[in-house]
Amino acid sequence: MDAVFKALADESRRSILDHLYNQGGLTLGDICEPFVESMSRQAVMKHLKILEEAQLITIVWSGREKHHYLNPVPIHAIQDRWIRKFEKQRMDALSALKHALEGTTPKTKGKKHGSS
Amino acid sequence: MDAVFKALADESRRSILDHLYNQGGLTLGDICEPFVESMSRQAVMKHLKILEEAQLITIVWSGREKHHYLNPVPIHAIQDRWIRKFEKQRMDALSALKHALEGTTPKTKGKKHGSS
DNA sequence: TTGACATGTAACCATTTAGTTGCATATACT
DNA sequence: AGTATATGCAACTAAATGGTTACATGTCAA
Repeated sequence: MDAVFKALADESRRSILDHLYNQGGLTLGDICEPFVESMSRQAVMKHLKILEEAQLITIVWSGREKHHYLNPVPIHAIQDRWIRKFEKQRMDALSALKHALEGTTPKTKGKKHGSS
Repeated sequence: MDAVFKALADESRRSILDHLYNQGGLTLGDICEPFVESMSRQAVMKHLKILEEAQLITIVWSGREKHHYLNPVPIHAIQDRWIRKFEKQRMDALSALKHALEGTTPKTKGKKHGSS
């Protein structure tokens, strides 16, 4: 989980994921193309390694060519196990903040959500 | 957007957000409590500054006390502008990968999604 | 078999990050 | 007024990060 958040923290890596979203099965060389002017092949490799370790991409070898596929599962997991929670209470949180800004209640009292 | 991803990349910061989710309006001191064994107050302050700059939290001053509120809007934005996209094509991507693993098609042909 | 091509590994470097300690300032309480 | 409390700021440090260059390996094709 932490590995996924860390992997997504970098704009270049998010951009790589975008490219693999647009077209699956790209080789390392293919992935490098859009970054030729901005980054070396080795730099891209490092990013791919991080994405792979976070299981955000899957590698399929075919001879000397390494094909990369987006694996949407970890993104789904984050959506499901992390974002959903905040999403669910979105209105709650916003209204609590509103009250605070109005000086009505400095703290949200008696409304602990509990971690179970 | 990048600031939000960067802010969420750190476990301590995600933990702080969790605490603010459970109870809004916590002061700096309150937020420090769970971390008293692991981190100094100044370290927590730095995390809060990063969270604030990413607009993930909102500050409300009351005298000398600084109250913190979760702002779920940026998380919602990420869900909406970033994760949704991958979520939508989840099955597509997975089946493309499956085909690749079976050696059926090395690349996803004629299926570019286009960025518009 | 030889050369070109696709990828890998290693050593190094600059910057950022996450933390520290020490000191300063502002507000509340008695 | 004087003291305790709540927060802020600055300087410093160690480790992680994102990048580089140089060299190595493995596979395809003439």
